[in-house]
Amino acid sequence: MEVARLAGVSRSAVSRTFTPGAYVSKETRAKVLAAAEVLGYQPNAIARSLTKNRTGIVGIVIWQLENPFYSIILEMLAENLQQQQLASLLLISSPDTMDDLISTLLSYQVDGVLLPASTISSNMAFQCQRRGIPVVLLNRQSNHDNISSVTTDNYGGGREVAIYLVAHGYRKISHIRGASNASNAIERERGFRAGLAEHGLIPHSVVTGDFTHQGGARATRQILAAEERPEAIFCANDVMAMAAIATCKNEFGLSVPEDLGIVGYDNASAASPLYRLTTVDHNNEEMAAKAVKMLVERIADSSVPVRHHVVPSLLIERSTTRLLPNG
Amino acid sequence: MEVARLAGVSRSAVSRTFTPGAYVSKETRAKVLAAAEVLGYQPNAIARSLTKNRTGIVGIVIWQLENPFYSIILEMLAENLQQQQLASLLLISSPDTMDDLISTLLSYQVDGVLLPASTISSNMAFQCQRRGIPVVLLNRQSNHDNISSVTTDNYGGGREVAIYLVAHGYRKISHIRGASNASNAIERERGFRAGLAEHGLIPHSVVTGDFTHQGGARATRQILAAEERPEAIFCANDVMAMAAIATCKNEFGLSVPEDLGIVGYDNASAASPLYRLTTVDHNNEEMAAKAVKMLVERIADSSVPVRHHVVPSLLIERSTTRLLPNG
DNA sequence: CTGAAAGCGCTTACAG
DNA sequence: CTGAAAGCGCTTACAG
Repeated sequence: MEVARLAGVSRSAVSRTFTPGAYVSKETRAKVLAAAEVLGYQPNAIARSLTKNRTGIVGIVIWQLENPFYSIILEMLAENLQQQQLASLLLISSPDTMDDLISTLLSYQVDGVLLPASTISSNMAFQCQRRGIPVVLLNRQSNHDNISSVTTDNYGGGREVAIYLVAHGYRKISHIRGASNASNAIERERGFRAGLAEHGLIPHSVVTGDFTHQGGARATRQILAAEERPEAIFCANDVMAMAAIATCKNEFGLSVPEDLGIVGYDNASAASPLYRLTTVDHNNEEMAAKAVKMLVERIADSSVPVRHHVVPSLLIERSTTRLLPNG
Repeated sequence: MEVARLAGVSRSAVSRTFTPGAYVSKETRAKVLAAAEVLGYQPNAIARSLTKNRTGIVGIVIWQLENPFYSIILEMLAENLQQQQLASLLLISSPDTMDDLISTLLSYQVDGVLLPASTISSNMAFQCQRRGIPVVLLNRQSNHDNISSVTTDNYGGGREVAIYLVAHGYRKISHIRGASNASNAIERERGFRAGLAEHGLIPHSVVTGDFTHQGGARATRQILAAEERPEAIFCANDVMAMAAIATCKNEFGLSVPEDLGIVGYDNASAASPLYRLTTVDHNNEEMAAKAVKMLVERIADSSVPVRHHVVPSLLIERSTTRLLPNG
C-alpha cells in the first residue's frame, strides 16, 4: 500500500486513520493524512465492503420517472441516503427486467432496498427479504405482511376528497382509479367510496386509468362519453388529473371548474402552475425521510421489528373545484 | 466457497462458469449451475471488482429532478446503462455537497461518470478526468476542452426559434435566459440573437431566469412590468415557459397565444398537456444513448479520443404561438 | 497505540 | 479443460 509506505507506518495504521473512533496516535494520524494528501489517496470502499461485509449501498428500484411524484421522491430518497453516508444504486424497473434487477441487487450486495411504489415491487421485496436484505416499501403495502412500509393515508385522503366535494355541492362524482393491482389505488378508491357513502351517495362512474397520462386521458373520454356526465371527477393521481383537465378542455370544450370539477392526488403539479389543481398532499419529505430512517435502523440491527408508518394527508384546495350554488 | 464444495470442483471452475467465454466443460458447468441453484448463489460483484479492477458502476451526478427534463434524462441514462450491464450510482448534487460527491465517486471506484447539465459540473468533471475516470457531460460543454460531451444544437435551436417567431409576424420578442454560467443557456441566447439579427432585429428585452419555475415567474413579471410589452417571449426551457404562461394568465390576465406568444425549450411538458407548448425538441433518447455509448467506449479503451457529439434540435409548433395578421 | 497475519470472495496466470 | 496459488485493497482480532 502506497500510503503506508510513504507515511512509514503499517497498513493497519492507515486503515485506523480512516476509521472513525479507532485508536491512532495524533502523530501517526498526521503522517498518514499527509501521505494521503500527497498521493490523493482515498480508502477503497469496494475493498472495505469485502471485509466489513457491508457495502454502504442501498438499492432504489423505481420507474416512471416522468411522473413528477416519483422523480421528486427519488431525489429526496437519494438525498437522505447521502446524508447517512449511504450510496444509492439506481435501478429502473420494468416488468421484463425484474430478474436482472434482483440479481444486480444481490450481486452488488446492497445493504438494503427502497421500493417506491410500483405494481411489481411486491415480489421483489419478498425476494430480497428472503435473503436477509431489509426492504422498505414506499406508498405501497405488501401482501407479505412482514415487509416494512411507509404509506400515506390513502384511505383517509380518498375519503376526505369525497367529503370535500359533497360539501361543495357536487353529487354526481366519477372516479378515475389507479392501477388496479396497486394498494394505494385500491385504498384511495375505498376511502372515496366510504366518504360518499357517509352521505348516502355512490360514485357516478368509476374507470381505471393506470396512473399514466394516457390512461387518464382515455378514462376521461370514457366518462364524458356517457349519457349523463358527472359534475366532478376524482383522479387517483395528479398526472391523470392533468390529463383529465386537458382532455376536458381540448376534446370536449369543457372548462374546469366551471363545467366540471377535478381533484387530483399527490400534489405533484408544482411544475405546472397553470392547473392550480385541487389535490391531496402527503408530505413527500416526511415519507422519504421516514423510509430512509426505517431502512437504516434495520440495516444497523436486523432485529428491529417491521413497521408500517402512515404519513397523514392533507387536501389542498386550489382552482379546479368550486363551491356550487347548492353547496 | 460453498458452491465449489457442493459441486465438487475448484473455485476456479465456478468462477469460469460465470465468466462468459471462459473454458469450462459442459459437465463442470452443469454441476456448478446446479449447485448454484440449490444455494441461491450469485457471484459477488464487489469481490469481482477488486480483482478485475473494474466495478461496472457508473456515477450519475444530477440535481433538480423536479425539472422533467432531468428526470427523464436520468431514467434514460440508467436504462441504457442497465442494458450495457452497468450499474448506476446516483448522486444528487448541490453546491455544498460537491466534495462529498467526488470522494464518494472515487471511493466506490466508479468506472465512469455521467454529468447531466448542472452549473457546477465542470470542476467535478475535471477532478474525475484528472484521476483517469472517463466523464461525459450532457447538455453542457466544459471549459476544459478534453472532456467528452453530448449536447444539443443549442445555438441552432435558439436561432430557429427567432426565425420562426419572426416568420409568424412577431417583432418585439423578449428572452428569458437560463443560468448565466451554463453553456446551454449561453448558446441558446446567442443563437436567438443571431436569428433575430438576420432580420435586422434585436431582443425586446432579456432577463435571466435561472431555469427554475421561480426564476421564470420572476422574469416574466419583470418583462411584463415594462412600459412596452413584448409580443412574444422565448424562454430558455419549458419549466420557465410554463411558469411564464401561468404568470401571464394568473397575474396579468393575459391569454396565450392571443395576447402574447410563448416558446419554450426541451419539449419537457408532455406531462402537462394543457400547455400545448411550442418548444424545441432535442431527442433525449438519442442524447442519453449516445452519452452512454461514448462513456462505454472510453471505459473499454481509454485511448479513444474525447468527442463532442451534437444532437440536432427540432422546433415543435403547438398552441402557444400563432400566425399574426402581419405574419 | 502499533504491526504482522489472516481473511473477505473473487479472478487470473501458471503448470499440468 | 482443471486446480493450486497468489493477489486485489481493505479490516480486524491478536500479540506486543
